[in-house]
Amino acid sequence: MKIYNTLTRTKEEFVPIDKNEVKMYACGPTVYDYIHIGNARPAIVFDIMRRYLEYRGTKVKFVQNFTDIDDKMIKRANDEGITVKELADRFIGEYFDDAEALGIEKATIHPKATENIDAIIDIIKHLVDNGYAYDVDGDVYFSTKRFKDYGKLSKQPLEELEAGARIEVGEKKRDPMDFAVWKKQKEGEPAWESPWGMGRPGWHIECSAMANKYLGKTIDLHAGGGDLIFPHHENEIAQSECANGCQFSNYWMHNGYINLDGKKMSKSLGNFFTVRDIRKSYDGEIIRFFILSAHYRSPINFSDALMEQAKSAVERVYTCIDNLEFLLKGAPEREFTDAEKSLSAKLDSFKEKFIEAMDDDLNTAGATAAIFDIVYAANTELTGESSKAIIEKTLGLIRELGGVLGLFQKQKKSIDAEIEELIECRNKARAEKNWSEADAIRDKLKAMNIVLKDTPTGVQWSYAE
RNA sequence: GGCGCCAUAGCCAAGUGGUAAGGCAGAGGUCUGCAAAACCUUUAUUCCCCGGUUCAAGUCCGGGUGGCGCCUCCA
Repeated sequence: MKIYNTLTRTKEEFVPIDKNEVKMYACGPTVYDYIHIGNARPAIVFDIMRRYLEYRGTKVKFVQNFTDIDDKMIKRANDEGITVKELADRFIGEYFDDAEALGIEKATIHPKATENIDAIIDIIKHLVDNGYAYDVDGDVYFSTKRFKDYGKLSKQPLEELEAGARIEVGEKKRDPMDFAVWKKQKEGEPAWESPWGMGRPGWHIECSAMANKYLGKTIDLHAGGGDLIFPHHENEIAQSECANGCQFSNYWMHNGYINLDGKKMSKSLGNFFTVRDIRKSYDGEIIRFFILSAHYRSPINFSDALMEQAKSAVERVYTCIDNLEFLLKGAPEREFTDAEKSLSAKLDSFKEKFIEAMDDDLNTAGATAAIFDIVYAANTELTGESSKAIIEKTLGLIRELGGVLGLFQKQKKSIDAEIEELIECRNKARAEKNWSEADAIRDKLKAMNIVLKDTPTGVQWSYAE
């Protein structure tokens, strides 16, 4: 499989260090609030990367952290009158609630910064001891000038970066480009003991520490949103490579932004929608499909109209699944006919198309097109006469490929006896051409959220929404 | 100023130099007691503009135009 590596700015064949287990790390959310749809994109995209690698037969050790201590956490906790830990616990819970709705599987490990203070202190100590970081009165800064490759990810020469660098009031760094790895405790802030006194970790250092602790010195893949390239990922590289003396991550993947009216959605601009809010109108699966409808590196615009499009598209697939499950009940068990053999071959080619698309830098839009090809083939070629085996193969493939994308896995709930009886009554009424009675029953079922379809092979039902 | 991305139908979107996937919406039709779903046909002689390379360019090169992003916390 090929992926676009931000480090080299080219599409490269993805070759993990250990063929049997890919080690990947993705930067997770700072848990001070609900996530917005823009935060959901990397979560979904890299969940698919992980699923796809697993689908192709590689184990994946996937680490995604929670940043549960930083300025925003402290401020928010103070505003709410609760502890930072209480705030973190709450929004980690809310994160998993949203993630589950979006079909995001849990990572192998979800470490928290506050539970890895020892590892963080270890790496800082190492950096200080080797002259890469320095202590100024309880604050510890990383010295960017000591790392000659600084800027290799963002492709920015240090001088250029320096020109735009800012120093916050109260910072004691020696150079504008230096950044904090340990922050001295201020009044009322949570703090941990360290060789430099009471304090807390800077943002960038936690990822370096946890990636190293859970995955090792050199990892295969590091992923995150494009806005993390600089400074977050650049700083992670500096810290990790200075501490470990070897390459930090062989591949870097970055997703594009979600825009609102063409402008980047961001918390600071306030032009964002939370996943929780969107979920009131659209199922998580629709949100997921919407995000997968474009390539992960392209920007996508969020709008209600586009969500409606996504919704219709998802429904098309589920309708097909419904129809196939219905056909399956009466399908004859026999060998493939010639036509079915050719359909079977066509299905194989769609699967190949799917894999080719995914192999090409996770082209999910191309991959979903392959699923729609299957839907079209099923709709046009499968009938009440089709063999059980060919229907099962078609249905199985939709579920299989859908599963790789985390889509189309819903099972229809079984129908209860009362409803079944109503459908029977309506069938009888229809047989007697008692249309008013039949329509009355249909209306009654509709009120119960059951929608009927009369097909040449019998009556199908489905849930309205 | 530095670094980078994007421009394909009404909307969304894929596209390895070989003659424009897929989805949504629209129109007409088939099926149907009606409905729903599905199916069929239809909607880009052309991929922002201008040059160039080539037998062949949406795809490569150069130059425009327009939009967006990072360089400060941000996914």
